[in-house]
Amino acid sequence: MRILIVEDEPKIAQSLATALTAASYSVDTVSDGEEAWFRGDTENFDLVILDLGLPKIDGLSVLKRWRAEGRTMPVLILTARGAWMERVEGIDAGADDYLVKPFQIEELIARVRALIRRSVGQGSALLTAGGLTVDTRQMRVLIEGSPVAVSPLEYRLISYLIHHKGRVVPPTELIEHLYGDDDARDANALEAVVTRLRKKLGQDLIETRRGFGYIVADLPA
Amino acid sequence: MRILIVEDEPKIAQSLATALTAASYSVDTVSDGEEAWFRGDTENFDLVILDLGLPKIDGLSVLKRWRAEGRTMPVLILTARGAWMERVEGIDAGADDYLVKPFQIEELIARVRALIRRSVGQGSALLTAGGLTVDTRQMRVLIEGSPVAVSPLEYRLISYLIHHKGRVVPPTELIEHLYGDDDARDANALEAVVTRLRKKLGQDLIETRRGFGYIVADLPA
DNA sequence: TGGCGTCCGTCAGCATGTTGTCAGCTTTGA
DNA sequence: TCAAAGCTGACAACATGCTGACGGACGCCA
Repeated sequence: MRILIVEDEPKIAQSLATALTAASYSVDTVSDGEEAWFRGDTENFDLVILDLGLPKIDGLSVLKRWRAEGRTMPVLILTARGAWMERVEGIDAGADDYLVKPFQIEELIARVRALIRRSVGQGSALLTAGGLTVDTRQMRVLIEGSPVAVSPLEYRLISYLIHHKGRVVPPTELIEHLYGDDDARDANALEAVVTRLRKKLGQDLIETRRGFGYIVADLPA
Repeated sequence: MRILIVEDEPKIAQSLATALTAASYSVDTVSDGEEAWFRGDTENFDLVILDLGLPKIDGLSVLKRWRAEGRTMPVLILTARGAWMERVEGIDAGADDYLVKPFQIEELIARVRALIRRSVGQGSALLTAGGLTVDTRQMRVLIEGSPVAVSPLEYRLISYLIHHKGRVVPPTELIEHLYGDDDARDANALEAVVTRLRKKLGQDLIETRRGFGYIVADLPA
């Protein structure tokens, strides 16, 4: 799960990043609104933590723009002090939750977990393509209705692909999703995972488009 | 990828053109709003870089007219100083991104890359001309509805041509698009690719305009 | 603490696909 | 008719992706 932290105060950003990384999220950090808008627009994050007081463009405007453009990832707003108006505006602008500074890190992690759980659960819990089913609630993979044991990494890979079924997903994007771009892995690591997955799921579910990436066909169940 | 630069300050226009050419885009430059409007209306650009302060017609008006006429190419606005109002108006008028002068060339290139990536991703997934269809989501080529296996380079070639259907594309532009001018290739390399493609797609889809380039006719499907 | 199993990145080797080059050919237009 | 432009089949070098083997890291349990 990738999280974007938008926070101009380096100390706060740093401590958030540390805590979330420890909670095994993959974290990117930006410090101004313009950059935030840009990154949120061009990359796929599973959650954004958004401070409102930012250089260049303020947080609320960034959020409004994302929503106007149809970006739907959950956004958790950080408001300074208990400024009630800000909270209301934030919710109006499309925020999913907010947290008042100063806050306990544990509290933040809990909210993050809840938001991600909610957004994952929001889409139907069952993703299917052909004979393959991914149950996102139980984190299980089924072939023709019977469960197949897959490792965590394998699960994240197949669930990402099936989430984007019918579209060729470039290896760079997969690597980014699986590992985050901090500790980049060799393309071969990905290939190895694909091989192991195919062995468990059947050869033809994940197709290779040589030179472009992988795709799970958008077949009716 | 073709980029139109609209900038009345020759020095800036020049340095943009140089940098973008180096980044292997094919660049056209105009210096007033009237000319910009005309070119953007009659030719296919993959991106427009638009300065707001222009002779004859100002940038915002040009942009609004394009949008009113249904032109959808991404537009990156250059605003002088951090004039907030200009930014807001620009976004309202249909700009996709903006950059405040003075800026780093690297920053600009990054934005350009992201905008083009985004627009390729969202543009309608199916490009058609006659019996030919290019599915940009699945990265597949179909003839009369049935898939044809093409190599990555072949795919990029036909998808570029069909993207610019109805227009003669000079070989230099194709070579630039396929290879970037870092490692330039012989014109013959391109001819070889065209030959292989024609063998797979049918002889008459890609027409040669001797002395000028290649064209895919703009036929109804 | 030590033994065991799982997970997963790395490596090397392999198969196959891809593509530039070359040489000779055909077409075109003046 | 001639030269330039473009086409094409063959080929070899290269790139891409797949896979089995290996071993380090980690968690689990006694």
